[in-house]
Amino acid sequence: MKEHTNSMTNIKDIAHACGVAVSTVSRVLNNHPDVSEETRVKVQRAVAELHYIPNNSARNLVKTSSDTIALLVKGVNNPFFSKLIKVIEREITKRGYSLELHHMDTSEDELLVGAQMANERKLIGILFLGGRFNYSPEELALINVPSVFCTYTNTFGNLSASAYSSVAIDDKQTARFAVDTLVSLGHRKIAILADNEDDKSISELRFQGYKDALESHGIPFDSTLVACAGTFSDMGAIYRATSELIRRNDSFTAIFAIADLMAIAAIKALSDHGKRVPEDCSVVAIDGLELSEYTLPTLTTLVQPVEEMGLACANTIIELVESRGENRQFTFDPVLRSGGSVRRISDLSIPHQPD
Amino acid sequence: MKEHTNSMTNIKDIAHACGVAVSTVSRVLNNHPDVSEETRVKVQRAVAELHYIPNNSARNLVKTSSDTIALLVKGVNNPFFSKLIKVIEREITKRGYSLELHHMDTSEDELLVGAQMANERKLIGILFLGGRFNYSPEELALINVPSVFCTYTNTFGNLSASAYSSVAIDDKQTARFAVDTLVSLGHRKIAILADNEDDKSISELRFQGYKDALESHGIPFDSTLVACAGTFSDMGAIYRATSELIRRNDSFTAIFAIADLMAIAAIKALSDHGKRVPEDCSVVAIDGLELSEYTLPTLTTLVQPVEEMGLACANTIIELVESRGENRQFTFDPVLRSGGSVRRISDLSIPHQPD
DNA sequence: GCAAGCTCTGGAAACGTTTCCAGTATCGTT
DNA sequence: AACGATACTGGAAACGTTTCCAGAGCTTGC
Repeated sequence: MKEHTNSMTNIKDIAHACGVAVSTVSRVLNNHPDVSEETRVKVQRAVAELHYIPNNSARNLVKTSSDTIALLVKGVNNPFFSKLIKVIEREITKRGYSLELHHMDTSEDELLVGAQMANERKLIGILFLGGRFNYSPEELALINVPSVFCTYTNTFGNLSASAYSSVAIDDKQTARFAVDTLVSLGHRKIAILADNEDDKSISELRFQGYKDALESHGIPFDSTLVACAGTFSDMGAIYRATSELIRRNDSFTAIFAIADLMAIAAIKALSDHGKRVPEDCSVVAIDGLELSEYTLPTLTTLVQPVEEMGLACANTIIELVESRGENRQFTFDPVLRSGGSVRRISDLSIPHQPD
Repeated sequence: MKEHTNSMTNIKDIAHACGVAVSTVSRVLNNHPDVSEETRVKVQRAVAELHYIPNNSARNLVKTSSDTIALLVKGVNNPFFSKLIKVIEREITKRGYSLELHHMDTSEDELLVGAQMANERKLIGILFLGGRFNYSPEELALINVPSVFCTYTNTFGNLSASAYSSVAIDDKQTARFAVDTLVSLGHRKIAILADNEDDKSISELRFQGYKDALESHGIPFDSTLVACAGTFSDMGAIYRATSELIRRNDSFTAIFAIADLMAIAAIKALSDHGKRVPEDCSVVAIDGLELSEYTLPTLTTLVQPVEEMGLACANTIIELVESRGENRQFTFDPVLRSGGSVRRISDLSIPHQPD
């Protein structure tokens, strides 16, 4: 609004002020070795005095690249993602890069959006957050900058490990563990609350883990105990899916919700149908939001190590961008946080005493 | 990773392919009028066939500006902000600009960070989200690009309305309304759960509204009923602040929490101290998160029109950036959403003691 | 004493655009 | 027939960097 017209000091001004060539100033700015100590301090002083700030556009133009890493977030409105984004953003910025954030609808193809952005040459790397995971080599080839897939499974179909980078928990194993926990408390009629049964996403893997767990305990899979909300984030839809499940078959004594937010909406639905948690129904989830420690009841949930995952994302993309290191897959193990939403089945037989 | 070396098609290639000058191609790309229909289609076809994508760095260099608007978010981990960010981001992107997101600690000075970014000339505008609001004209002058302050109060001390743009609810009035609601239900011993009593932020305004409401109803202000958590987002700290309040003075029959997340943590603390909501204590908050419709009990809260607010933010900054329109202050009115967290005082099991 | 090798420096090209300026052709008007 | 206006086009400068290349001045080794 003020000195907007007045052009800023540039590298030429510095050169002129010091009586050296622009190339020398450039060398000082980029910490090139071939410059005498004397000129170095002289230039540095001038830079400070004249409040010189490099023009990134010019720099990017000649270097034919920018310093911007994009974070493409797909269709999830989840506090877990918010936290993860924050961690990633902090780290990326700290390391001297810029982060550009883009949210996408589920309808958009994240790879196409990424390819488009990469082609505009405004990007040096892409972090994908959320979405599917069954990319073909051809699709992956669309992206001509380094990329990392975050909170995706680390099993990309039959792609070789050198073909992509990922940061994730072992979704299937984690789901198994959640169900195991319920079984070990005596539950056998366990419903699942998922996003979508067959959408090649996190949801499918967790669903698979649920089925595996049941099988390993000799519990027959019952499709009437499956509730699909078709979303991770729309609590209304999750609530309705749970209500429907209850109407359809309320014989279950426990629900495995594939996300904390789902569990919260489910508990509300149960409550509205006269089922108390954990007295009438246990609930276990995956995520480990801070929020879930403060709901009534508190959630028993598998905590994703969001801080470590964010760091892994940031470090990996930066390594790839700087052409150090190869593609890598990180797998993290969530840890169980016990809350008030589960109870041993034997306690269920004891009728609830009203206080 | 693949055609990375192979240089991309540029404007010169297009010019050569069409047998025209680069300036002509540029004119076509920028929709300048002075170009014949014949050449226009010829160039456009070549652009499509050769998959030409403009180099933004070069463009920004000559135009001495970028297409990037920054969103500086300060120290809040709130689903309300997440939603707002998403709305803003969608709109900014839709209008052809890029959004660069930065989270800051409460310790950082948002204006200094903004000024630094603006000076790097990577920015054409800044949206500030969260933080204080008592900026001096001198501080505001540090920012030499258009800016909008979001979810801040729209009363910037004694700055004239032409000096800044803002998008906010009327915090004081909203707090008043929340407290009025409780009073109208018969409550007189009303505690407040705030961020900080005197930090020149939203918190202070809502605190002021609380005091005003009490006064207008002839209820004496009781400082022992004030709980300050020192944060909007750290639920642990909010929980502890509430616990402390209960230990200090548990005579209150209602709590006004200045944010939904605070109310949720408070309800947990109340519950852990044997106080049921709403039977023993009513709770009302400000925010209107979707989440709050699914907690137990559901929250009675004043819903901020997040969609409209996000649009106002995006529209205003774009108008300012495009040098259309003057600084403006938007004030939105939250609407009450009734939940299960409040109850008329006569319903309370503990009889009300007249003072 | 001279070639060869360092260390440091300056000049200039290059990056891919936009935009100013000048120029040509066509056309209508006088 | 001359002229200006109009419609379009091309050439070239400019934006602010980085980097390549060449060269100047020293030192070193023979």
